[in-house]
Amino acid sequence: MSKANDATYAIGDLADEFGVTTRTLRFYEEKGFLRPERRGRVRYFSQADRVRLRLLLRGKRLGLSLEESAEIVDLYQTPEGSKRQLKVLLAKLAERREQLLEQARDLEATLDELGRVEQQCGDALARLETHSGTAR
Amino acid sequence: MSKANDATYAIGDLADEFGVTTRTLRFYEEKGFLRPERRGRVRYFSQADRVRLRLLLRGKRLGLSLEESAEIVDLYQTPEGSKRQLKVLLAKLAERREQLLEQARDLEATLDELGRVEQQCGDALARLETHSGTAR
DNA sequence: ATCTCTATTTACGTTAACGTCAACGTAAGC
DNA sequence: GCTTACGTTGACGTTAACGTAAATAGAGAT
Repeated sequence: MSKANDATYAIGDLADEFGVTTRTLRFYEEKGFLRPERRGRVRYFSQADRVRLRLLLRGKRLGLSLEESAEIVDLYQTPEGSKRQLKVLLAKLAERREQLLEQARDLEATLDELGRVEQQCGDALARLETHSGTAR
Repeated sequence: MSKANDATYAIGDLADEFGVTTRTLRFYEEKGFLRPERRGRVRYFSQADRVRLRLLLRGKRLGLSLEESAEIVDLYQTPEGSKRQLKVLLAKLAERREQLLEQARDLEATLDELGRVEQQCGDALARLETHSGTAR
């Protein structure tokens, strides 16, 4: 048996998997958002890097900047800190939650309006098809 | 009695109300996202402009680009078009809905993880406070 | 040995969404 | 008539998040 779960990923493979370019991954490393291992000059991405990347991209899809995404991801690594640290962390978490909840409200409102327009639109279409026969 | 509801807004007032700068509003006009009335060179924003702005900013909070936000807002103005137009519009609406629903899933996932971390964090804090007494 | 892939670094280019002057007009209040 | 407040049009500056091109290196296949 081999040494369990220490698979690494080449930069190209990871890029393909997540639908980003290699430039993106290098950029993320340059900015410190990812820290792939280096053998020589070549990068090797671990499972942890892969998870981090997934979370970063999820943050991006929510409209966060990379820095904000990274901050959230870092929150996940509770460093088992002191009492004060824990309280700071909890505060940050609450803040993030508030922000995300507001976003959820915005999202719901937008979906509502889309639904309304969709409804009107469907009605109008139905009227047209009823009145003027079944034009193809 | 006066002529009902034709109130307009000065650029500064509108900026203050929405927490943006006047530069932003001028930029939005320059890009065609807003079309305030002009008396001389001075801009006067109508209620419609105000609503549009609100929707644009909501789109931004969802992480959309201004162009995307504007596109969505434009969808709201169903132009009572032809059968073909209506179908195109319905398709676009469905597409937007899909995108927003994916975002909702991302949001939920993120909130879940935040919750989990919050939980752990709270537990850790509780343990600390139980074991080492009630340090201020 | 040469070709082909994938990788690397360096560095300049690009787009969106404004910020930040500068220089000026205008209406209100004193 | 002067100040103060708010408006205007350029026009250049800035930041984030990569794109793109050039020159180079190592590893495998033929």
